Amino acid sequence: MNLKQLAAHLNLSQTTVSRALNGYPEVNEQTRKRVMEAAQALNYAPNARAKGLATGRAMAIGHVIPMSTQHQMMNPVFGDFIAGASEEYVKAGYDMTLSVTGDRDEKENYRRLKAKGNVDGIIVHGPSMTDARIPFLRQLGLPFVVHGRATELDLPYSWVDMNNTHAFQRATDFLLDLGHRRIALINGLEFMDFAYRRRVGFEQAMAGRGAAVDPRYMTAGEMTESYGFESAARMLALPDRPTAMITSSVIAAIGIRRAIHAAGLEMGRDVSVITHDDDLSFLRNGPDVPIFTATRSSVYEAGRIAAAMLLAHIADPALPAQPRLLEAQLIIGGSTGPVPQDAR
Amino acid sequence: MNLKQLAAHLNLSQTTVSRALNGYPEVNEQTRKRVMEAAQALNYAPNARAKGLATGRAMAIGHVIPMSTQHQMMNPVFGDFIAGASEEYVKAGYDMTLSVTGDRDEKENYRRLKAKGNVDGIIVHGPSMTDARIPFLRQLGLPFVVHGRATELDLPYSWVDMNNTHAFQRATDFLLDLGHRRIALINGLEFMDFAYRRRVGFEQAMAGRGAAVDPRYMTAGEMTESYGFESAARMLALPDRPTAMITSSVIAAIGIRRAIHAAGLEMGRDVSVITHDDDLSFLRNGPDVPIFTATRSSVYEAGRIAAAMLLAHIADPALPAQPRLLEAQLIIGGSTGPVPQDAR
DNA sequence: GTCAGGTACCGAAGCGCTTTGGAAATGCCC
DNA sequence: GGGCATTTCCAAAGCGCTTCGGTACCTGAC
Repeated sequence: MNLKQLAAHLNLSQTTVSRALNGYPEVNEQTRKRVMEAAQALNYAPNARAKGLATGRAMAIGHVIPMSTQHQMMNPVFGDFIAGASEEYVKAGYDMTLSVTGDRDEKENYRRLKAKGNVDGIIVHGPSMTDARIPFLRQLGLPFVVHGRATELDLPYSWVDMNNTHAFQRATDFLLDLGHRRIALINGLEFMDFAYRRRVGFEQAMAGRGAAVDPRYMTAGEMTESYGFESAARMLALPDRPTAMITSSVIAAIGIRRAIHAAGLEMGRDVSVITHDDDLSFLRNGPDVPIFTATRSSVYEAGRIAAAMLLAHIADPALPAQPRLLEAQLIIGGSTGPVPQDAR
Repeated sequence: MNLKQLAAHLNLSQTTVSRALNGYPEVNEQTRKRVMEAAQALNYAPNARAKGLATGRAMAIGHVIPMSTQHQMMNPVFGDFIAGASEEYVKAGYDMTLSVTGDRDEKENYRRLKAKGNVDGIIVHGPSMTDARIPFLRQLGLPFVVHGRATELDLPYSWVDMNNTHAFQRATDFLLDLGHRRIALINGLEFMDFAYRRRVGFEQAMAGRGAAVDPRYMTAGEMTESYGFESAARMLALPDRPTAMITSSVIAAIGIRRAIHAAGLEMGRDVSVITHDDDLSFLRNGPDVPIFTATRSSVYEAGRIAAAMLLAHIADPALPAQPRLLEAQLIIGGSTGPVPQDAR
């Protein structure tokens, strides 16, 4: 069923049917109603490709998700971000296309995406500190919004990011207030912007109180359960083991908890743990009383916001680049407590 | 840069350029080379919409992922499945489009997807036992492959599924061999086909040894950490607590482990745990020695296989429906052991 | 010299839609 | 009844590509 057939069926021209369906004013309300009903009955939906060709707009947003080639790891945060974004796309009648890509040919990928013309804009995931994609996309002239930012880049572009520095500064301050001094940072890969900023927040807080930052208490790696476990286990084996740990994801925190138990210690009493919590739907940090004390910021919400921002940019290309900083909450759970007596 | 411009630039007709780029034989090798080089240099890529319109093929696959409306939960398995599928799509030059949808309007969604014509086929996720989408899609005539199956449906259709029944039967048998009799099943939602089949496997194994299935030891719910924790905590508080537990996901298993520790018990000694392990990239079950004894089947691999199957069906619509059953490995980790003396 | 068969190219139609630039019909005023 | 908006509809061009049905030229066989 296509427009031509529908028009023939209604004894109208394609023009009129098209206008009726697209809400143009110059068509009789009665005719419009008739058209709408027929379309519904014959379940006609305009061919997206033809429509796109005629209008020049694809009515689709591309998400390019980098797969870390080293570990072939898919960021678990991605699903919830997509779900949030999707909510906005559905409202606006946009589709979503995905390309999973290695870090290698990503630029070529963007160029092709634009040339092929099947997206009107894209969301950039997982920016590094000096992300080359951002200047490239600017020059390409394809609207985009970054989830995160690239610290070293001094260009105007739109992004949605959490205040990583501030969040980790607060978390560290909270631990310092509890008397902790030997605080570990079990961080994500630090060429990733979010991880870098978190380290900065951590260090600033430590420096602010004159607490020493011990390199033995700091690691950076891909945020898996076993990474959390191994990092924590190694540190707990030190003669002057840390009394508190801050980490970048609940999954790593779970590994840390395991290491603490394996060392015969108790989380929250012997060792305090704070994690960042992306509020993932399948990994809620406890239903009412949080398991982990955490800096929390919903990545679902970030997805929603990024999508809405991108759609706004597409609707009005003259809109200036727009930054959007989300503050994380610091929520207190059972994984933190005052520094143990014997470690004071 | 479009075909017309490229052709003009080369002093050739659009026809010849098109044929050169698409590998048709009736074009001089030298000309083809010249065309290819110019296309590369001017980074020309054919407009996908126009191409689709002309060929009638969208060169894209749709993934419709249901968001459980109750809990707004995104299945964590999804990311890795997509990554696997994507590998095949990239090889074949296909794109991937995503629609996140509530369970409500899903049928309408599929119809629209077909009418809009921007996919050549779709992958169906998360089938229930009597999934209405399957007969609907058959009738719609849009090629599709199901990840999982619908037990109650007696129709030919293509699917990729793991042998859930057998896997859980083996897992249960393994526990029975270790002397366990009070075995709990902390399962997924049992209208979902995979969860139903796992229960069947569990029950068959129990019945095969004359072991009683105690309803107090069985739950079904969405596989979150806290669900695992609460279910296990409740069961461990029983006077005759189970000595072993089987669960459907590593995430729930982590909650179970937490409950075991919270009860002052030790996993693998006081309580054995077996989980199903989808081999998710961000949740590896221990790098070398697995943490959990598990039935393992890579969902990444399932994604790859499902995608390849769908592409084959699109290439040759006459191909008969094809089922594909993947066997899970039973891998032994540290979470299981013989039934404790006092519980014999 | 002619003609079949190849090779290398091209013109134009058509995919299903939107949209421009009208045209016909209607209503209203004088 | 003529003039003039206004309303309601339409024909046809065009979006960028593929592909059908050629044409022009060359080669070699008879």
